Amino acid sequence: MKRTKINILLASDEPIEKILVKGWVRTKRDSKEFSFMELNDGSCLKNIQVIADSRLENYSNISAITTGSAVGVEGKLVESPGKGQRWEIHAECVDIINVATEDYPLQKKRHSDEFLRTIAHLRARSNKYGAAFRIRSEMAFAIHNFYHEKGFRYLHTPIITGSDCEGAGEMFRVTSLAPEAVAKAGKWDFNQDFFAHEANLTVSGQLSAEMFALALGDVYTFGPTFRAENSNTSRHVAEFWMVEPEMAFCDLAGNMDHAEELLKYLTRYALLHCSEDMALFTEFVDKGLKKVLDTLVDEEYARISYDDAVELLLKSGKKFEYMVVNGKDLQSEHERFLAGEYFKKPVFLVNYPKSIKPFYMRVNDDGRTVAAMDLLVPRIGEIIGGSQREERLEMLEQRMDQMGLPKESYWWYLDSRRFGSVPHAGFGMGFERLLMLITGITNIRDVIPFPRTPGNIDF
RNA sequence: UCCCCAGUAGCUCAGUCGGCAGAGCAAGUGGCUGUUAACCACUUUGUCCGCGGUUCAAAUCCGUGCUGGGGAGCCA
Repeated sequence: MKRTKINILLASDEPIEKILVKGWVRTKRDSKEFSFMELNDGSCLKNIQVIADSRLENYSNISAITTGSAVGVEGKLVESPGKGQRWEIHAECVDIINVATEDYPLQKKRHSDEFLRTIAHLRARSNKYGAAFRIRSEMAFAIHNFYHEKGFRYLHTPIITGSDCEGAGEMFRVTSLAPEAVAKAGKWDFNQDFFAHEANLTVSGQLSAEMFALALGDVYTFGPTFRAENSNTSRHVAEFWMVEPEMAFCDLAGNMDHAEELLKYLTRYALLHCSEDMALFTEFVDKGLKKVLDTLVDEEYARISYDDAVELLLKSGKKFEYMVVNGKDLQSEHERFLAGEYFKKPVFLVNYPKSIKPFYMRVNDDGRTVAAMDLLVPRIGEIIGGSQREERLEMLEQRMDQMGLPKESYWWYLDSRRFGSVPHAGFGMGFERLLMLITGITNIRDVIPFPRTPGNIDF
């Protein structure tokens, strides 16, 4: 007999004479005549209640089933006389697939996030993490859906890159040389290495994506990204997923329109398609979450220039730990004030001084600022960073010279500005930060299955 | 990497002025009413994070290391 998933059974309109479910026992309550098992198979947040009668032939084994055990149950789906559920299963046959040993660490009570992080291989079996990772899956699908509907092409950019300075922090080295060989030679000899060149894990697919935007029009990447920064915060991991759209014939305003549309679509999608799991977060994880989500969907996002933001901060009368200085990057507390306290909704900051932004951003007519945009959201801070790209060859080369970048290693990038260069724009959105925003989960380690952080690569 | 806080039973945590190591939950045993984090009774469980120091005596005070958390920087 084919098994039916619990989400299907719970959505049933009528009793079913014979069904088969398989899942894991979340909790069990025994009396002399019956055993009540709450079964979960991961298909949804809710468990289904199974009643095993003491007349079942293997009842002595059934009563020995522990929390965490795996069972298959054949029986009837019937209306439940008890409170708390519409349907339940009267078991006719209970197949005990595996009895969890008594040291199963997940108890039927609340656990701390810190503890669950130490058992990342089991935490998806808890309500909160099961819900979080179902939402993660749905959101990944929603991203593809959004771009597919808009006619974007999905692009796979390399994970291993030869660019030695993509301009976004420390990189992980990739090598096939044995550590002993490197030690013996006294240096890492690229000529002896697999690519006969320095190789690293990608920190962004942007430069590659630009090439394809200038061929296919609108493209996006969605894949893993690696940063070897020694960051120890609730917003950083060494391996994370990023969505990077890149659009030909698009300027900064179009870029922002697109980012806003994306974020609204994804939030709406979560509320619509993950309502049961989302309810767990709006009710138990963050009471203020629903309001944040409504704001994301309903409000028009604020747009303000860097210069105006600096002035606004200076005039706010707010006491900051760090001084606001035009020409310097804003501090976290400044960003939090802008998105969380002042605008109380997402805010695009645009036109940053070129001195604090990378070479590929388009220089504005004032010669002082670049067409950059960061989207700041309440409680997370920066969730999107992007720009209109510098499409003018001379200007791009000038910027690279100023910043001391080796133009020869970017020959292919510069080529794109020689042959039919057009205005184009794009951005990167941190997928995990999106999930934090949508679920209200405050630590990035809790929205990725097995987080990679400094000193932590268990699992 | 820097600043702050924490580390006591499987989990969550209490432990007063430095003086015998505790509770709830979990687990085990028995009971039991169609139960809902079931309930009732009984029972087991400790490198008090490691190392060093002060003291008659350290979970408690001091130093140091490790781990975790919060914040900062870097950014997505």
